[in-house]
Amino acid sequence: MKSVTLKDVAKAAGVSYATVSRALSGSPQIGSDTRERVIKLCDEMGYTTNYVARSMVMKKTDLIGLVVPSVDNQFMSEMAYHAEMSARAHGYNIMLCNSGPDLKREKTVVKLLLGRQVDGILIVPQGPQTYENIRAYTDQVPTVFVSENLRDQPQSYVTVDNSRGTYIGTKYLYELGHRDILYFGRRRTTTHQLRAEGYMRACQELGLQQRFFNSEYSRSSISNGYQMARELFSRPIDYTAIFASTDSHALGVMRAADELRIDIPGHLSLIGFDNIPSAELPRIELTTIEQPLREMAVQAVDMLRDKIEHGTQGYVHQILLPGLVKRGTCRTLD
Amino acid sequence: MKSVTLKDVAKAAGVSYATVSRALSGSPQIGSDTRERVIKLCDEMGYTTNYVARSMVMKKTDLIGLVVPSVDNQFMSEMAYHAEMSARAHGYNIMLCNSGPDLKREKTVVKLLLGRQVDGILIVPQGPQTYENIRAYTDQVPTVFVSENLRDQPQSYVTVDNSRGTYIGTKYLYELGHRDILYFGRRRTTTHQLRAEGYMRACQELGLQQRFFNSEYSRSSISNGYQMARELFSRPIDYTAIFASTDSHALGVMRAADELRIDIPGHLSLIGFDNIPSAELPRIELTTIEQPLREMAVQAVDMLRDKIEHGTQGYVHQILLPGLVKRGTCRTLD
DNA sequence: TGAAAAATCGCAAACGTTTCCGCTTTATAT
DNA sequence: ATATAAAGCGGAAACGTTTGCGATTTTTCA
Repeated sequence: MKSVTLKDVAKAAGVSYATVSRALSGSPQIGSDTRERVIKLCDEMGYTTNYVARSMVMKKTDLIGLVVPSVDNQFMSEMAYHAEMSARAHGYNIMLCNSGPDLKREKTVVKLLLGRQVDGILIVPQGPQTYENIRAYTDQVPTVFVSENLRDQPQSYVTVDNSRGTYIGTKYLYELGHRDILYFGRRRTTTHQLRAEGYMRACQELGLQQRFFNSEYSRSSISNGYQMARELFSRPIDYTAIFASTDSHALGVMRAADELRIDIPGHLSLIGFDNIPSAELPRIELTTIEQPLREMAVQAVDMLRDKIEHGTQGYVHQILLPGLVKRGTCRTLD
Repeated sequence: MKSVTLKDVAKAAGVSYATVSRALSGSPQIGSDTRERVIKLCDEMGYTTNYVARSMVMKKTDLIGLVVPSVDNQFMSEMAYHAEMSARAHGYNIMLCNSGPDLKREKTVVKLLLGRQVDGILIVPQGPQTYENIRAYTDQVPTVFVSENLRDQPQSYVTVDNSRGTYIGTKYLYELGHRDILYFGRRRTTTHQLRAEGYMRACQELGLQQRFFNSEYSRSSISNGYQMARELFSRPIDYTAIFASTDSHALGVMRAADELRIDIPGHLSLIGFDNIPSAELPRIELTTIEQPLREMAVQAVDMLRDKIEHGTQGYVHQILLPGLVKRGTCRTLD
């Protein structure tokens, strides 16, 4: 288990260990013949540089902390995937932390990451409170928020234009002939306020009546969407389409509708938001609004790298455009 | 960005920094009054111990490397979730690496983790070649393999009894009245050899004819399953049930069947393997064999911790039991 | 050929901790 | 009261690396 160090290689090569270090790091102040010899020896002896010792003196760990509410969630696991790939391509490694379920844990996790001396933090907030929750730490280490819109807070974040997403979604339903569209789901977090706003704006422009349905303590899960939908369907259905604030909620609606033999899209059209992988499954074929997840992740690590490597001081709000993914849960009305 | 160190606190408290260290670490050789005073001061000054410096001297990073082919995969993201939770509960943090798509990258990633001085490695292999691929490193750091059955290789791993899974699955189909069961999918990796074996064993016991369908270069994805299924369905269907080697494959079969108006479960029963989250979605309701994912992850980190903390030298093969999850894609035949 | 310039390399400090060892002070027992 | 033990604390080494600086050697150019 004992690993070979610089000193070992130095002794074997008959040079000082400073020389070995320089040989590996590509320093110009070293002879090309000794460099070759040393590098060959490093190979033979199986030397690998000890990153923790190196971080010690370099004051840089090449580590990025990634904190997400929970990776077992298609949205965040895709996020994590692209973030890790992009980070590693630039020489960084990812330290993964689940911050769920409460704010206390989120704070703990961020503090922990600080102790680990990460060069930067990429965080998918639990909600709008996250900003305040970890504010004490965001000036100690470069941080960028992902997915949640922080409005005009002085912090870098990358998100999608949620408002525009619901806007184009309801416009699409309108073009299909729908005039009674129900907005279903969460409205409390900033993200969901914006989504609701997009719906409202479209309704105003198109002269549609705004109709909402949600419960106070809604979480974005299938089972929660299902429960809400059961309640919704216990009343008369005087609308032709549902705009679910989330794909998970949409799937919950679908389950409830199937149970009650409400035909989707026959009797009721359904559109979601997020385009999680489940949305394109056979039999599901959920029409939805897509978040450019990969691009969000890549942009986020780029922004973070910029802060880390160039010490960029300001903040930037990057808002990407959502897209409409037409599948099978919306039908034309005539 | 300058953080406060032990030395800073020591100066403020008027003690040596050894004393501060002892106060924090709960060493007995320190007065309780000074301890209190120092701890209070640490709080006020916002001191957090620098883990990289600490790892330096402790020769222990409290870091576990988690390498998976790709986290954006429901199986592995769930794995990652439980592993991270369990690890953190015991004071470890997770360094996440995607090893896909090829073996070279897998090797690179493991080497990188070694340089990071992780205390142990948790690896979901890309396939049976992984063992050989990283063998040079597995004796340098405690390692446990997850999910892949390494047969009698001298390495610790935790997996599920794949053979038993398909065994109980085909028996279940038999009890439902099925006599012509087609085994669909991969057979090349160890895991899938075992799954095929379980099917074969059940067929022998029950006096059923063994029937296989697979293509040489099959990957476990929905689209791949779909392509294979299209080919399969271009020939006469002289079986009443399909046992798909993977839920993803099963979903591909489902897509193809839906397109060709082959009713599942009306005309054809379908059972999968893995119980990925998508399997329980509305309209999908896939009957399948469940891998106890959470338990696998927890057991894996427990095994790893044992190796790390007690220097356990041997290896253990932990094989967990799969379960049958009855849902809607299998019907009784009469 | 000789002096200055350039190239090559070693020494040692530094990064922030933990812990062994020894010194001083206080408590305990005779 | 004295000797002994125990407790509390500081000094310093160690972990493995990078890098500034000085020392030595080689090259360059007049």
